[in-house]
Order: sequence, then C-alpha cells, then structure tokens
Amino acid sequence: MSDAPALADEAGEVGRREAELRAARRANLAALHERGVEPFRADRYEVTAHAAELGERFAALTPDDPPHSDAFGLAGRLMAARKMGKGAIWADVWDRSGRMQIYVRLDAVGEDAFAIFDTLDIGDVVGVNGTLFRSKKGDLTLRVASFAVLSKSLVPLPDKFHGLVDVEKRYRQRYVDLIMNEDVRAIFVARSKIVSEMRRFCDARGFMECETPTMLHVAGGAAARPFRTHHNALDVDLDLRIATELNLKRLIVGGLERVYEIGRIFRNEGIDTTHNPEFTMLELYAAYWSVDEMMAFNEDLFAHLVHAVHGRDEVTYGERTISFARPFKRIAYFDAIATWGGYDRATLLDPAGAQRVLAELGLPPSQTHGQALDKIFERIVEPNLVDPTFVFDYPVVISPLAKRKAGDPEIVDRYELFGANFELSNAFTELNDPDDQRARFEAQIVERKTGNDEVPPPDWDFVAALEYGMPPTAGIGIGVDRIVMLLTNNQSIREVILFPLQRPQA
RNA sequence: GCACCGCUAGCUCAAUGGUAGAGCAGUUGACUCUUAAUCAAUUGGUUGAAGGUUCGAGUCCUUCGCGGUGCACCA
Repeated sequence: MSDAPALADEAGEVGRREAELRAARRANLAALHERGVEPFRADRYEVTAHAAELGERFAALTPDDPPHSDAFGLAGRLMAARKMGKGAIWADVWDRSGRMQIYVRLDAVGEDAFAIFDTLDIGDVVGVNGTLFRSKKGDLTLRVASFAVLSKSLVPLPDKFHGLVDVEKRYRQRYVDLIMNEDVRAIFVARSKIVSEMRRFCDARGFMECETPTMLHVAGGAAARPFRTHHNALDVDLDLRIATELNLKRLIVGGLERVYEIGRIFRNEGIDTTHNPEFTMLELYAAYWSVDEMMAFNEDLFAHLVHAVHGRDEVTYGERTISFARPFKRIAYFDAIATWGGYDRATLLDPAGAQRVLAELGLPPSQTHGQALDKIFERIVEPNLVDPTFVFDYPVVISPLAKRKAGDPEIVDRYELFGANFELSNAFTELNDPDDQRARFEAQIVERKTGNDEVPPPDWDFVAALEYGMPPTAGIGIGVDRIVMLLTNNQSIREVILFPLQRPQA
C-alpha cells in the first residue's frame, strides 16, 4: 500500500477505481518482494514446448493415464486462475500458440511456492515446468513442479469473457487487443504467413527482392498526393513514395531482370474501410514477360496464397464463398461493360459519350475522360465480380504507364484481377518507349496545371533511364493489405494493420 | 467534406426527464479435478468536454472532441 500515493502521478489521470486496481497489483508486487521474488529481475526461462504442439502430441492421453514422465517448460501470460481452497489452483497460461491449463498443488510445489503463486494476478507472465496429464473433464493439463514469475502486470486487464471490444481502444492499445483477443492474433499470424509465402513464391521463380527508397525528390508511379518531409543536413524537401514502380523499372533497365519489392507506400489521402494512409504493396517486374505470362504467374500466386492460408481453394468472405480454383474467369474490359451495362466501346472511348453514360447512370460529371471510365466501370462491372476474374484489354486513357496493344493503339496490354467486388491486382506490359513516356509526362504536366494535384510531377530521370533501353517487361502491383482482408475475412483494412493511424487522443 | 450511430465503474453492458445498476475483474472468507469454476460478503461513478432548457438531465437542445459506418474524394 505504500506504493499507492505515487500511482496517480505515474499513470497520469486515471479514475479512482483504476487507481485502486493498480494499487492492489502494486501491493501484490510488494508481497512478492517480501517473499524474495523479483519479477522484473527475471532474464530468461527455459521454454521447451508450446501449448498447441503439446495439445497435438498428447491428443491420445486419457484421464485414466498417469502423468506422462517427460517434463516440459512453458512460458506465457496468466489469463485465468481458478482457486480451489488452500491446496490447489487451476490456471490458464497463454503462449503464442494458445492456451495451456496448469494445475498447481500445495503438496507438489510446497508451502512457500504455493503462497507465491496465490498472490499472482491475471496478466502476470510466468514460466511453468511440469508433467502432463488429462483432467477428468478432458483438458490437457500441466501439473506444475516448479514455476517462475517472469514479469508483473501492474494494470487491470479487460473482462476475461468479453475481452476488449471498444474499437478505438483496440487500435490505440493494440497490445491489449492482442493479449485479449485470440482471433486478432490469428489475423496477424495469417498476415505474416501471407507475406512470407509471397516472398517465397517470388524467390522460387528467380525474382530478387529489392529495397528502393521511401524518400524521394519526386514521388511518381501513381496518381496520389504524397506526404512531404524534410532532410535537415541537405536542406531539401522530400516526398514519401506513392509507388515503387519507377525505381523497380530502373532496376530492370539495369539488367536485374526479375525484381520485386514488398514495400510500404504512403498516400496523403482519406481513410476508409479500404484505405489507410500507409499500406503495403507487392510490386514485381519481369523482363521478357508479356502480360499473359504475368497473368499466369498471378493466378498461380493467388491460388498458392489461398491454399497456404486455408488449405483449400475456397475463401469465405462476408456472406460469400469464393473459389480460387484455377483457371480464374477472364473477360475483356469493354465486353464487361457491354455485358452488364449495354454500352459499347465506341461510346465509351468518346469523351463526350462517356460523360453521357455517366449522366444516364445518375453519376456526377467527371473532370477527365479517364475518371469517367473508372466511375462507369466501378458502377457497372465491379458489383458483378465476385469470383476471381481477370479483366483485360484496358483503354490507354486510364493506363499512362502501360504499353499499347499491337494493332490497337487505343488499348493497352493490361489486366486487373478482381475478387469479392474489389481490385486485387493490376498488371501490364510496361511502356518502354522513352519518347512515348516523355509525351505522356508532358500531357500530365498540362493536367497538373489545370489543378489536378494528384498527378505527379514528371520524373525525367526515369525517361533518361528508358533511353538506355528497357527490355520488354511485364509488371504487377498487388495490395497486400487487401489480400489479407480477403483471406482473413475482414471488411476493414484497419483490422489487418497492426497500428492503424488514429487522431491523437483527446 | 456531408450524414447517421456511439462514448455510463478497469472491461462488457443496463437505466418511460424523477435516488446511476448488473456481470466480470478487485478485496475478504469457504472449497485439493476446476475451466466464463462455484458459494458468501464487499469496495468501486466528475455518465467524453463545455454550455443551455427544466423544480429536476446519463436521458432533451447547442457547440466541441474521439471513434465507427455510409456517401463524396481516392486505388
């Protein structure tokens, strides 16, 4: 109790109730000190097993069997304690793999140790060592022979049954969310697996992972407002990248042939269920590939990821079940709009015609032809794309970095993969004609001057790079966060980002 | 940016404009096969903030803050 007065200062403004709960834990820490236990002095524990693996390994152990002779050491957080009088405590210890029930008996650990365990709080970190048996109710249990207090939890945890529900608190204090909510842990375990499988898949096909700068003098490769920062020693303003595209293609010019980056991208835009200001994208470029080979690669990659996470081809997303069995569906861009909207190519490729279609659909007029086409596609086609579907043969007006299709200059060699009604990837044969690229940048300068500040300023060095000669190359961009959403059945991007951006706390 | 919803104990939730409550957690006690342990007792509130209406506001009104969702913007 002597610790109590300092609490309010230490913890800032806390309610009286919380101050009491903190004081109780401080008192329990003091009680440990009196018994010679120093939780924060612990520096290691001999962990020889994890809960889940023991559960599998001893699945056949029955309540009638004697405890298995091998002893195991586990460490984790004490999340529940069921005290049975002066002689026995059942408790739950959670490690990274899951829950292990433990059984602490006075006659097994001795009076001193039992008294120490009795003063522990929910949330304390412990190491336990002992043998395994199955309780009469059927739960695999570690009979504790010895234990160590590895850290003390000095603040109260949320309700053990309801967990932490408040979304704001979950994001602001993600560590508490992760402690309390097993399903949240599972999302990030899955995310880690998805990213590492992406990497493995790319590496296995001869791609080389590259790290390009996140701070750039000119942020290009996409249409988006950048974040701005400043380097003091050089006294220059810098942009955070909005894509990895231009630098990765420089590497293709340099002869690296197959490159990719799984990188953080920053776009200074609004936040909603599918957009976070910083997000992760896989961009990959293959020299000497056409977009058709990229499509095959894309299909294999997604099938692989779905299988790696779910062990089968199907994904449940919201109300739907989506099959990633190959081959995915394929439909041409203008065929898709014609099929679901009845508008033909000639109408859509005419800027005035596209504006007319917008009006007929009851949509507000768009500033540019390209934006009009995007809106029309979004309204007419996307709602129909539940199963994974490649939409190919995009118009050049909405594809400033893609190569024109042979024999059809209004179309580019590009596709986008859709599934669950949103875009999953975007790929095209890269424009490698420096003169064409220069012309497109010049057109963007004009658009930028008309007030569209999402059009990036030109990156002339990129044109210079193309002048050295870039081999024919196919490139792809995949939104990693959205893949994770799809594969973990989450409707909000913030649920798959560990620390989503929040306003500062009031 | 616009609209709607939410904000009450550490957590999860109640409370026709009329005395702010419960469960869990905490504290004390009982219990050596419990598992949302059980049983008994008990502590705990500036109802997001500030104004206003009212005899009386958690509840109604205004402004603000934070969050969520939808729309707009945007890959």
